[in-house]
Amino acid sequence: MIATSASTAHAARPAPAVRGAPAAARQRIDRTLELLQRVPLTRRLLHAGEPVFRAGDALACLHVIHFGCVKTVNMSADGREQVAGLYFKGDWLGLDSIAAGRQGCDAVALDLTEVWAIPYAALLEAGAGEPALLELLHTAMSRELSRDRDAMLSLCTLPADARVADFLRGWAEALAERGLRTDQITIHMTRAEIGNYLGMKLETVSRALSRLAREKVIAFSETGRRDLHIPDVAALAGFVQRSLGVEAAALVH
Amino acid sequence: MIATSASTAHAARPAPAVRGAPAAARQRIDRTLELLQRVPLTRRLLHAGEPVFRAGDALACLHVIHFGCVKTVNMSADGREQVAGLYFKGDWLGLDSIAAGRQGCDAVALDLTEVWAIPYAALLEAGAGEPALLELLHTAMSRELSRDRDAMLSLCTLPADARVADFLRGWAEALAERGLRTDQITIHMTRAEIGNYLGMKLETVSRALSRLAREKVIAFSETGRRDLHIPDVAALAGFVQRSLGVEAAALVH
DNA sequence: CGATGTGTTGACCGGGTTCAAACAATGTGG
DNA sequence: CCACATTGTTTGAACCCGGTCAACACATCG
Repeated sequence: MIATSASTAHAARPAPAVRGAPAAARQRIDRTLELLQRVPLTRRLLHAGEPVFRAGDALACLHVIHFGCVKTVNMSADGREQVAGLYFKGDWLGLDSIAAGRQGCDAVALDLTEVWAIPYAALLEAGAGEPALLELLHTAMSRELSRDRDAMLSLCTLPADARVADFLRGWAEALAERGLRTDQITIHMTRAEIGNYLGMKLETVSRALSRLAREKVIAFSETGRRDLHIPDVAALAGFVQRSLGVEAAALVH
Repeated sequence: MIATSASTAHAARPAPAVRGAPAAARQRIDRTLELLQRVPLTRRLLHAGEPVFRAGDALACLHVIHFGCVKTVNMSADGREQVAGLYFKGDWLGLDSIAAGRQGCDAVALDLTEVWAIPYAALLEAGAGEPALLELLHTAMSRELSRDRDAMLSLCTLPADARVADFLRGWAEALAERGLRTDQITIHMTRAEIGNYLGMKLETVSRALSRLAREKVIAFSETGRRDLHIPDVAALAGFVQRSLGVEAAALVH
């Protein structure tokens, strides 16, 4: 099965208007991929469902996504597991495994994806002569820490519906930063996976999406329940605000 | 107010028996503080409640804790806020701000704390000549990514009681890694702060602690409700397992 | 001493889970 | 090409964990 959707593959047309923060992000991503050309790397093409690496693998290479999208799955010793992160073009995979020297998560392609495998040792070596490479690595790790933090904030402070809306907003934002269209997106995940990622059950995700559609914040595509139409990304943020607006209003004694 | 408890301050006596993973962690922490002596750093002594830095501050220095303990507080644009992380001796603060160049969180001392302020530029410079220093930084960032991931897993997969138990286990583990006693610990946080960190309300934290005490997994000190007696850290992990054991048992049709 | 902040506990309520049924999409083999 | 199995999605109804509201205990402090 080759699922090359317009939303995440390399062939997508650029978004009509790119400006401000998304443009800066786009530059950063392009610069990342450009700088990495100087490092010996191996390109790997993965189809949806294929693993980039598995938890426990020795850390030989870090991976940077050239195109496509990848999820990481974290698992505890007692068998609880969770989708821990989603990654797109320009994102690094395996940064959390540098300390332990072994991968802590499974990484699985969600779509047709090309990753660049970069030997960690070679990267450090090249980084000694080219500080910009190291800065790249530090920035990537730092950004992921910020991202994780914001994810935790959403988990802890938003009700289920708003969490789903915020998830879609984040996905659309990631696409916008990469110059892809955000009005028609494909979530390459089942309801169960989304729910697992957001800390809720699949039925709750389904109901939340239905509610968002009922309120015209999103619309289901005629082609299937996986393809979503997002007329206005800002409206998703607005929905989140309204969700806690009613709570905030209740707090104003 | 000077709250120098035996649990987190530098004067605490070493734990009776240190072996295995905790010992390795202890070496890593000692080595961190030792290597950093070669970098120009400024020592700052902070009392409980005083900020190490605030969100929005320009990133000039990274901070490493020499003794004491610190919380970071993340805040969204719309005012939702959350305790994002807890840090002890040897931990780095501000790693998430390297990308943006500004602090993304408030960092506040929870106890009498000494931090070493290390100019980021100087660290990179020193790192060029001493790769071990860079490795130190990478390891610190990588470990924090892993830690955040595990925190998210707990948030998403554990019921409230188990989350509190796991929180205490994690705190005790952090102390054990630093050679401090874990049988008598002081949580320098209110129930509200703990709840905020764990994604639940203060009443739920209070009830969870009461239940843990009722089941003899912990005991309240006679000196106050902030000081806890943990007879057996493994029993906390056991409680977590039992919490989802009943669920797991229900799943075995 | 009252005042304020913190912790505990009870009673009630509601958002999200659980259980269940039906439907849609996709694939498989005859 | 269709019968059939499999997997994913939607929706309803009942239940329950954790939130909300409230009362009280207990510190510390001016």
